Parts: sequence; structure tokens; C-alpha cells
Amino acid sequence: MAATAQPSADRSALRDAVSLRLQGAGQRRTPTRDAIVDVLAGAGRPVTIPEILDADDSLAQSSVYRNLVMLEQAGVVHRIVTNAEFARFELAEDLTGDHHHHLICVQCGAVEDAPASALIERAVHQAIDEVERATGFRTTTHRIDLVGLCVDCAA
Amino acid sequence: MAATAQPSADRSALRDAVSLRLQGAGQRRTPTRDAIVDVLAGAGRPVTIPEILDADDSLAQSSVYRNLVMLEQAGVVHRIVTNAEFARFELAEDLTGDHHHHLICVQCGAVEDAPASALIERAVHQAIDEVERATGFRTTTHRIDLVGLCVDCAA
DNA sequence: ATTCGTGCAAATAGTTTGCAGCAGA
DNA sequence: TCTGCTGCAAACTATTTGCACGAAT
Repeated sequence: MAATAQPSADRSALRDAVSLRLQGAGQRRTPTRDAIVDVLAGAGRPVTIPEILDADDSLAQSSVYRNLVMLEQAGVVHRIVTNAEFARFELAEDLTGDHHHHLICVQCGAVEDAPASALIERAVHQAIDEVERATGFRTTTHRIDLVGLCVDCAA
Repeated sequence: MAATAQPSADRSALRDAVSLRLQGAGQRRTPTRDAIVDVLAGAGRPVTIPEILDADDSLAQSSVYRNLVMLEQAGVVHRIVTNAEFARFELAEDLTGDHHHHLICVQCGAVEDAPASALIERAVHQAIDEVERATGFRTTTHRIDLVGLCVDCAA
């Protein structure tokens, strides 16, 4: 399963990597930021701000919002905007080393991770090359979402 | 170029197709709705509500919002939510027969269409099959975005 | 001592909605 | 006539921000 929490051995390595990026952005490592990163690392899927607040009620809403903006700029987290009421956040893929796509349920708004297949990645990169040659667009990331019904809602 | 306005010959065919879907959703065809569809059809890329209002200033903001919700439910338009301040709307792909992906500029928020290559579509569908078998997720659409710098912002 | 993160509460802004008038069936 | 679309203005809500306090350097 791709959607399982990391073993805690990886957790401190992750924190260090995060620390490094924060320093790179001229920012400190704080308990609040560690807590947010912990929640994201433990979720195994993109989470909303209410979910983060529920997971750790020592956090203040405004601090979570503020720090997520920060962490996004520092390249630590990635913001995912869907049609659902809340935005979702996940750790940057180059921190976790886990490139994946998203399964987005149109009914309930749930978002799950799905592992990226080598096949599709190869095809995407080829397509990116084509697009760059044709349009001059400089691609830094790509995003592939499958939109449909999750197992629960399909039932 | 994929990003060019349709010839006006297609325009009436498009209106008829839209008409049909509105009827299917138990809704009328109105001048406001025609106007919105026209703007979307003429743009060649996903547009924001302010852009729609600018393009046709006989439209009231609330009506545009309300009708876009309607048109989305009727399967006529598709809402695209990005990190930018405004949501964007485009005609449903199965109405225009034009499957494409998006080039999203992280700097200025511009969104352009890019034609979908056969290669990538084949790979994606294969991946979708894998995911459905593995997870039980029922995919109805997919979405591929290339995120990076547009020609202007790369300069 | 000074800089920066935190938390509360207030402000902002995209989007939604109540209601009265009007148009199409 | 009657249903339902329109447009104005007011309401809503996710997110942002001002400000004063506390922590870290």
C-alpha cells in the first residue's frame, strides 16, 4: 500500500531534510512546523487544515495557515486545490522520494494517493519534451489526477 | 494551434449540443447561458469569471456564477480550481471533442491548453485500468497538468 | 536586546444566496 | 398564469492579516 504512514525511523531523517530546506529559506525550525510536518507524514494522503487541527489540537488555525504558506515557499509541502471546500496539503514529493498521483472522488471529495507507474512516467516525460519544444513552456512539475468515485461512494 | 477560437460554423452546432444537455438537466436555454458558452468557446483556454464579465458586460456577476454551477451540473462546462485567486471554466471536453491538458504558470497563474498526445493517452488508460483493479476506484475523467513557467515568465 | 514565530480576533475576498421583478411556455 | 431565470445587494466562509506577547539567538 502506498498510503501507509512512514516508519518512525524515517521520521527523524525527514525532519532533518525539512530543517535543511527551512534554513535554505532563511527560516527556523519550530515545534509548530515539526508538528505540521508530522501530521502530513503520518497521513499518507493529502490532508485539509481541519484535519491537521484535529490531529493536533495544540495548533492554532492561523499558525497552521501561516506555516503552510511558509513551508510551501520553502519547498517542503505542496498545496492541492480541489473543488472541495478545503485545500489539501502533502509533503513535497522530492522529500519523501515518493512520486504518486491522486484519486479524487467527485462525490465526497476524498483524495487518495496512487503510485505512479513507470510506464506513465516515461510517456509523460516524452510528452513534456514535445510541449516544451512546441510552446517554450518550462515544465517543473506535472500532476496527474484520476477523477471519479472512490470505493465507498461507488458502492 | 489548439488554442484558437472555433470557426463560427461550429458555433451553432455547439449551441445545439449545449441546448440538448440543458434539456436533459431540465433546464432552459437562455441568452445568458448562450453568452457564457460563447465566451468559453471563443477563448480557447480556461477563463475566469472576471474575464467572462469583461468579455460581455451585459452579464451580471451573480448570474454568471449561478449559471456556471448549472452548466457544470448539466455537464456543459468544467471547473478548474488552481492556486490563483479565481477559478477557471472551460467547455466540457466531450462537447468540443478536444481532449487536452493544461500548462499552468506558477508565476503569473496563466493557464493554456496543450493537445493530448496519443502516446500519453494510451499510457494513462493503461494506468487507469491498473488502478481500478488494485483499488476499486471508478475513474470517470483524468486530468494532466504541466506546472512551470510560461513563455513570458521564463523570459 | 532584538528578531521572529505564535495566537487571538478582526478583516479580506471569492463565491453563494434571498428576494423582487420579468420573460418564456 | 405560472414557473423559473435575472440582477441587485446582503450573507457566507475559507483564508489572510494586524497586533501584542513570548521564545529563541
